[in-house]
Amino acid sequence: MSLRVYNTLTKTKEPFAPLVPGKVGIYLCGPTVYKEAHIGHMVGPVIFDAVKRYLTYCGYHVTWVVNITDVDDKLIAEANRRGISMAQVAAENTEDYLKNLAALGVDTIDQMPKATKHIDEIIRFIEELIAKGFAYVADGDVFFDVTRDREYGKLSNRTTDSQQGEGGEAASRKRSPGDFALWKTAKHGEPSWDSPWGKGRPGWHIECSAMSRRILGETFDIHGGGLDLVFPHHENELAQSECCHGKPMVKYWMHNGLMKAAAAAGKVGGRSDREQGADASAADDAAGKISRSKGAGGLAALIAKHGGEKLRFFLLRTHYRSTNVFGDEPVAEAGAGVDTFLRFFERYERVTGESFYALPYAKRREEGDAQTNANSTDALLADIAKQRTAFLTAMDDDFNSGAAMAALFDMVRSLNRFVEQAKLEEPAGDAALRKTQVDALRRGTATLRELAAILGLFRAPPKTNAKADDDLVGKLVNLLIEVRATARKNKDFATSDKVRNDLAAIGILLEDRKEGTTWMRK
RNA sequence: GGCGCCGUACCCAAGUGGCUAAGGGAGCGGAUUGCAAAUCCGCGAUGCGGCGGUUCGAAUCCGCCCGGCGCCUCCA
Repeated sequence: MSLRVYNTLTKTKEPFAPLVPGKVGIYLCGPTVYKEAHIGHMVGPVIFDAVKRYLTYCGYHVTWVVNITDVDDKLIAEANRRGISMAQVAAENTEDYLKNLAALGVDTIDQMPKATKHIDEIIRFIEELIAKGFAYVADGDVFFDVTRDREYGKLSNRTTDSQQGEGGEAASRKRSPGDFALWKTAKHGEPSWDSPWGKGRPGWHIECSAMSRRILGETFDIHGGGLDLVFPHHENELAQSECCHGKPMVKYWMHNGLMKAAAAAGKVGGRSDREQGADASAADDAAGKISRSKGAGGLAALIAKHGGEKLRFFLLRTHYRSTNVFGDEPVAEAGAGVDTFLRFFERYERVTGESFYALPYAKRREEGDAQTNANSTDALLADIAKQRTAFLTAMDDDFNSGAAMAALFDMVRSLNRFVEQAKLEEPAGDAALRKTQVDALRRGTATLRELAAILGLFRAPPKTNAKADDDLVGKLVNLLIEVRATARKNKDFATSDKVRNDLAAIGILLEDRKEGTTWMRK
């Protein structure tokens, strides 16, 4: 039982062993903040948030870095279009990005370095590459010379002579088409920084090499990002860093699958677009791909509609490397699963009188191991222990959160079954027996909480389910419940059903139980 | 054209050589309920795109074919 991780570089699952025992450094490529975030930007953060939680649970001390690209051609273009500064564009969209991360429960990032705050390190890095002969200056631009790197292309498995490379007017100054810019000379009016090659700004890839080195070192454990970044971004990062340092940059390259928009899923491929020379953004729309110009807006609306927890659940129910069709219906479908858990948590509170969210639980794997036992004489706890093992086995297999989640569903069923069979929602007969049973329920539920926490799920009560007694809505609903109870007592079911149906129509669901009627918002 | 990925029940989806092919959603029976809702129990792919091959044994490996998608240009 040990962790294995799929490595894009070797295309195999490898046993996980960090460079320094007990410590793990992770660098995830974050967004270029020129427009508001879309769902695709959330995939990596949610997955790596779970990865970090799991590694921490397994006893590692993890440092997780997510960069913010706040200088770039598109940022400049957006600033010009809106007539504001590039810094202003970056600030707005960074705030939006952070807001969305928070909504999805991503709060384990240790550092979020910005490119513009590391210009000195970037320049130093470029100077080193020039000094070592891997880069050349051309008219204020600096390019990386891909022909000097014998291993260039090893991550994405392609050869330098097959590269078309970045186009534009700068292309004429390159020695080879595949060469890429480390430093771009500034045109009039563009944001710029002083450098040995004149005023300019960093190219796209160099910031990650420079910032990861400063924070995590020349070689670090895990580098992540979307599959679309494998080439050219990560290939180029890898080339820069390994040529500069003469050693591996990253031990494990992890790439997550991309999201597709539900409405347009399954249409035109990239190839034909290219041959037809179609406008890039139009082609993206047709392909149903979620990206910058498209997709924006969908995220905020979906968070508002379903809540961050359900979105997070949706992202973690499939394997991180698979592509996913994203849309209102798929999220709602996943959300139905979330409701099953939330209902159990309410049931748990009715039975034990304490909140699920207040339950103490094991924060470390060994701690949890000590608290569970598959050979327990208690049938419930034996089942829970087996399900916990299934969960951890799945996570050990390249963070298979989808398979792990199946164990969570099994657990909640076991727990519900136990409550029914032990009749824990009915008046207690044998007080001593009930105490034993409630204790077993509490221990089993604590294990569920322990595992859910690894995925960052169910850490706090959902806001939409708030129904405080002093809330006006709560008072009114309780009044209606009382009226309805009287009607039911008098067998006036026409009235009682009208109350229930009409409340359901405005989004309030009543459920009759032995101890009384409960309600929840839909 | 180059480099890759995928095709599992009505839908989503795990499983990548060997117990009865996870789990979720929807559906259908049953328990429960005044009726519901929720929950529990049960049912649901003799089959994993198609055809061959390797093997004692394949959804899992190999070949071909069909279909879908990604990257090769900015992209999480």
